Amino acid sequence: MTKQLTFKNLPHKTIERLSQYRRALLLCLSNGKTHIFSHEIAKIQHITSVQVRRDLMLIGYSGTLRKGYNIEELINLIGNIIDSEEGINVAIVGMGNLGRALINYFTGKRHKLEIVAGFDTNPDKIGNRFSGVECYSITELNKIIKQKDIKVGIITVPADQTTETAKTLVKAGIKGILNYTPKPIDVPDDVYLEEYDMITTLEKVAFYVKMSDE
Amino acid sequence: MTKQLTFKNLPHKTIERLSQYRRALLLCLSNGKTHIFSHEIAKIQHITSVQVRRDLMLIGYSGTLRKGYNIEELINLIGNIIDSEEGINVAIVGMGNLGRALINYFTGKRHKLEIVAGFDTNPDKIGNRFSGVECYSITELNKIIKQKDIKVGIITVPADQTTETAKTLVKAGIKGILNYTPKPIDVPDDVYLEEYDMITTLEKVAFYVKMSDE
DNA sequence: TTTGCACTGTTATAAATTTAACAACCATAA
DNA sequence: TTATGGTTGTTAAATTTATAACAGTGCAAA
Ligand SMILES: NC(=O)c1ccc[n+]([C@@H]2O[C@H](COP(=O)([O-])OP(=O)(O)OC[C@H]3O[C@@H](n4cnc5c(N)ncnc54)[C@H](O)[C@@H]3O)[C@@H](O)[C@H]2O)c1
Ligand SMILES: NC(=O)c1ccc[n+]([C@@H]2O[C@H](COP(=O)([O-])OP(=O)(O)OC[C@H]3O[C@@H](n4cnc5c(N)ncnc54)[C@H](O)[C@@H]3O)[C@@H](O)[C@H]2O)c1
Repeated sequence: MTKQLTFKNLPHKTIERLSQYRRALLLCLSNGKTHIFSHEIAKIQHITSVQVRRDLMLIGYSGTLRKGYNIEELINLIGNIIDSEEGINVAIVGMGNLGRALINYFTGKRHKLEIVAGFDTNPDKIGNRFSGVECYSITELNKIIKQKDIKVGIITVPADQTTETAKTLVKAGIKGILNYTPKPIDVPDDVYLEEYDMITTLEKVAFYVKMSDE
Repeated sequence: MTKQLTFKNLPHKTIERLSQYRRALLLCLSNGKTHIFSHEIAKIQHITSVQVRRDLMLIGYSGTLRKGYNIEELINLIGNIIDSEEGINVAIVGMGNLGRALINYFTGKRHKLEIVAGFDTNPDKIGNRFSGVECYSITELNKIIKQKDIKVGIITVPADQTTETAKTLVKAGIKGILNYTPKPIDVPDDVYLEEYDMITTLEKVAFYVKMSDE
């Protein structure tokens, strides 16, 4: 009897790396490569080959000795683990500079994850399409979220609109939020939240640059 | 004799949180608040109050019992630690959708960290200003980096230009890079690197949303 | 004045994550 | 045929990070 792999308790960091591995593997595949060694993946991701092998062990994937890992197989396996079979629909609230940049970047990149609606308050934006994504009025949010079975929301509204936007999304039944505004939000326990602020990252870079000077 | 605090070996995570604390504290200060408790900071950042107190202990800050921490003092102390005294100049390469969104967001937000130049290859962009930041030709990169003493570079060029852009920045003597393209780069050991891809974050959110369903 | 309460600061412990160590494997070359 | 080298898979150890436990403190209410 083989060990049951549930993937439920994969380390959070491993989940992140699986996404990164897939991104790298897709690129390799498009370059005509069919197999790859753990140390090659490691080099791309700036980590050690042990870590790569350990992650792959955790998801139960075995490579071929001396040939490495089959890129296509591995991409598919990672997909089986991190993607949702039926796909997950995403909405983005705030079709400003950042929102449009994200839509333009993301759209069409992943099969099982799709931005299917944008929302804004600005009448000039409502009714238009941006990189193929239709922009609706914020007043229709609740309706559209349910209609299109949207599970994840990305927040890119002005900072002072963040709290209200988060509330609206939660009330509409969203299950995951990615908040790009610099205003942290509160969500119920059953909503998964990630927040990102570029300033923190930039300050971190600046800190270690300063340190290396001293 | 008091313990010498060097800040050189603060945990990486603490550095990130200090930046986040400051962001939150600045907001509180602008709302007229003068003091704050560890559990209040913790709530904002979705962490525990122990962690906040531990971080502040590491930087040697003491609050007033039953009154909490003096917000202004703490902001200044965090600044003394993570900011560079003389300030650090930043350049952004690729003045497209994302690059302009980042500039517009960041400019004027921090005293000791300033985006002082943008670079692009598109003649329509070169010579213009975006949110006050002048866009130069990529051919002038080396000269301007040295002239303006730029230490950190942000990369927001198309993915297939990433490697070349990174090389150019490194050759110009940059000490830190923040790469927003989905193409990982290699840098020498003395250059500090951070990479961020929104797809990884979004896939992580989607994964945990899927998991909560099962 | 005294007691309890709500904080802080710090040390001890636990959990998460990374790295090291090494056996097993097998293609290739001697 | 036999050693060699380079790779995987896995367990063990180390490191990093977060949490728990608790003593110390001083305000406020009794
Ligand atoms: N995390 C990061 O790295 C990062 C980078 C840049 C910007 N930001 C933040 O992202 C947010 C957006 O930045 P931007 O440059 O795109 O700003 P922007 O002003 O260009 O866009 C904001 C958009 O939100 C719309 N909007 C306003 N109120 C709304 C509401 N209540 N509901 C729905 N839509 C609403 C506006 O009409 C506009 O289209 C800001 O909060 C900014 O601070 C974050
Ligand atoms: N990390 C993220 O979350 C995220 C989000 C969105 C986009 N992106 C990535 O960021 C990058 C930029 O995205 P965008 O939407 O702004 O694209 P864009 O096409 O709008 O902008 C790219 C800019 O780079 C300029 N450019 C091209 N080649 C150059 C070179 N060699 N040197 C200097 N400038 C050059 C172009 O003229 C253009 O102005 C892309 O790689 C994209 O994949 C990342």
